[in-house]
Amino acid sequence: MERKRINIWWTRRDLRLHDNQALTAALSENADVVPLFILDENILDRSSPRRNEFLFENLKSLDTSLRKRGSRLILRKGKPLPVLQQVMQESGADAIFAEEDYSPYAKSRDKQISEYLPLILLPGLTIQPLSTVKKADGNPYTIFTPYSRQWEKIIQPFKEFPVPTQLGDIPPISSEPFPLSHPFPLFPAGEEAVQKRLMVFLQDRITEYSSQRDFAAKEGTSLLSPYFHFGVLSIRSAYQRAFRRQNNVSLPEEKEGVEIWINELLWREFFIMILSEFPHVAQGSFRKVYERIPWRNNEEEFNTWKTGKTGYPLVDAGMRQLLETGWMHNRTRMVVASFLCKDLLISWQRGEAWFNAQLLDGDLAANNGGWQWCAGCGTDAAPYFRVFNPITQSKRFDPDGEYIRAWLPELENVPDRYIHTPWKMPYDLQMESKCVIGKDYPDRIVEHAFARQRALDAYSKIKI
DNA sequence: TGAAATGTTGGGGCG
DNA sequence: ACGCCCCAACATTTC
Repeated sequence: MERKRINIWWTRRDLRLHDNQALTAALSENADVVPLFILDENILDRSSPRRNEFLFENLKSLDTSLRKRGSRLILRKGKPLPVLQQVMQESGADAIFAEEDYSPYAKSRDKQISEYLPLILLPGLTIQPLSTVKKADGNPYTIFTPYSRQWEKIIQPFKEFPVPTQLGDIPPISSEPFPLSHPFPLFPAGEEAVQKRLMVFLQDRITEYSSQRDFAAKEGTSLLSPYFHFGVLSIRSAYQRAFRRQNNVSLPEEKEGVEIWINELLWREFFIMILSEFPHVAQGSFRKVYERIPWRNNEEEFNTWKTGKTGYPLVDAGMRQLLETGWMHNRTRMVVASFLCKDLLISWQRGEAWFNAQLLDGDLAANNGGWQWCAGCGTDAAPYFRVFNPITQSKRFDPDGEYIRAWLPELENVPDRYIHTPWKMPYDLQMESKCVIGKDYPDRIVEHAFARQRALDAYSKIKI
C-alpha cells in the first residue's frame, strides 16, 4: 500500500484556517498536513516587541483551533531554510505549501528556499494576485486611480476556501514552547474574535464609514488592520462580504460608505504592488529628486514628537494613543505625519521607523506607502505644498476635544473654547484648569504658520 | 484624504 | 431711487 502524502503548511502571514488557499492546496490528495510556523530572527528582531506579542497571541489561538481539529501548530526557531530542511526530514514531508508574500525579504527568502526544497507558493495576501493588475503595455501602475479602475474592471466573483474539518495526523516531532505574551484589550487575538468584529462592522458601521471614519474620537473605522497584517482575517473574505453588503443597501450615502471602505482595501493592495514592483522604496523616495529635501532632523524635536509633547493637542493625542495602544486613528496618522515631515522637517523615514516600532499593524508596504504619500515623495503622493494645519484638523475632526482629552489627561479641565489652542488661554484660566502652559502641558514646539512657510521653502528648493 | 490668499458676487445698510 | 461700502459666502488660484 502506498504511503500517504505528507505536506508542510508553512504559515507566515496567513495565520488562519478560513479562506486559505495554501492550506487547502497542502490538504489536497488527502495528504496529512504539518502546520509549521518559524520564529525567524531576521523578522522578529526587526519587528517590535509589541507586534511580536500580538503575533504570539495569534499563534496560540491558531494552535487552539488546530487542536480542535486533531492537529497542532509546530513552532520552530531559527533560519527558515535549515529549519525547513530539518522538519522535512523529521516528518518525511513531500512538499511545502505557503502563501506568497511580496515584500523584499520574503521574496529573496522564498527564492533561495525554492532552490533547495519543493516550495509551492499560492496567492492570498491580496484580493487579486498581484500579477493580474497591469497596464495595457504590461507595466505596473504607479497612480492609484487608474490602478483601482483597472482592478475593479477585472475582478471576478470567487469562492472562499472552506475551513478544513480535519488536517490528518501529525508525525511525533517537537515544537518550541510558545513565547510569553499578553492579550491586547483592543485587539483580541484569533480568527473567531476577528470574524465577529468584521460581522459587527459590516452590519452596523460600514454604511456610516464615509461620514464617521474621520472623527478621531469615534469608532468609525473597522479596527481590522492588525489582523490583515498577519492574515488572521482573509482580505478576500473581507472584500467579498463588504461587496455583498453593498448590494443590499439602498441609500446612496450607505453605498458610499461601503465603497470607500473597499477603496481602502485597494490602497493596501496598491502599496503592496508598489513595494513589489519598486523595492527601492524601502530604501528611499520613490522619486529620486526628493532625496534632496534638506531635512532638519532635530533630535530633540523628534523626541517631543515621539512622546506626544509638541504642544499641539491633536498631534500629541495621536502620538500618545500610538504609544499606549500600538494603534492610531487614520486621520491622526495623517496629521502627525504631516507635522513631522512638514512642520518639523524631519525625514519621513524617521517617522516610518517609529511607526513600525510601535504599530500592531506595522507593515512595510502600507507604512512606507503612507509615509511617502504624506511626505509627497511617493508614487501617487500628496503634492508637497499640502501642509495640514494641526489646529484646523483638530477643530474639524475632534470638535469637542473628546479624543484629545481621552489621551491627554493634563487637558482634562481645559474649556472647549481652548481645547485646540491651549496656549491661548489667559494665565488665570490656565491656573483654574490646572493646565499651565510650559509646566503641565508644553508650549508649542514651533508656530505652525512659520513652520509651514519654512517647509514650503525647503520643498520648493528641490523642485526641478 | 489641504490651507491660505485672492477674486467674485450679491444682499443689506446707509447717506 | 441710486450709488457706495461692507462683508459674508462662495469660487478660484496659488503655495
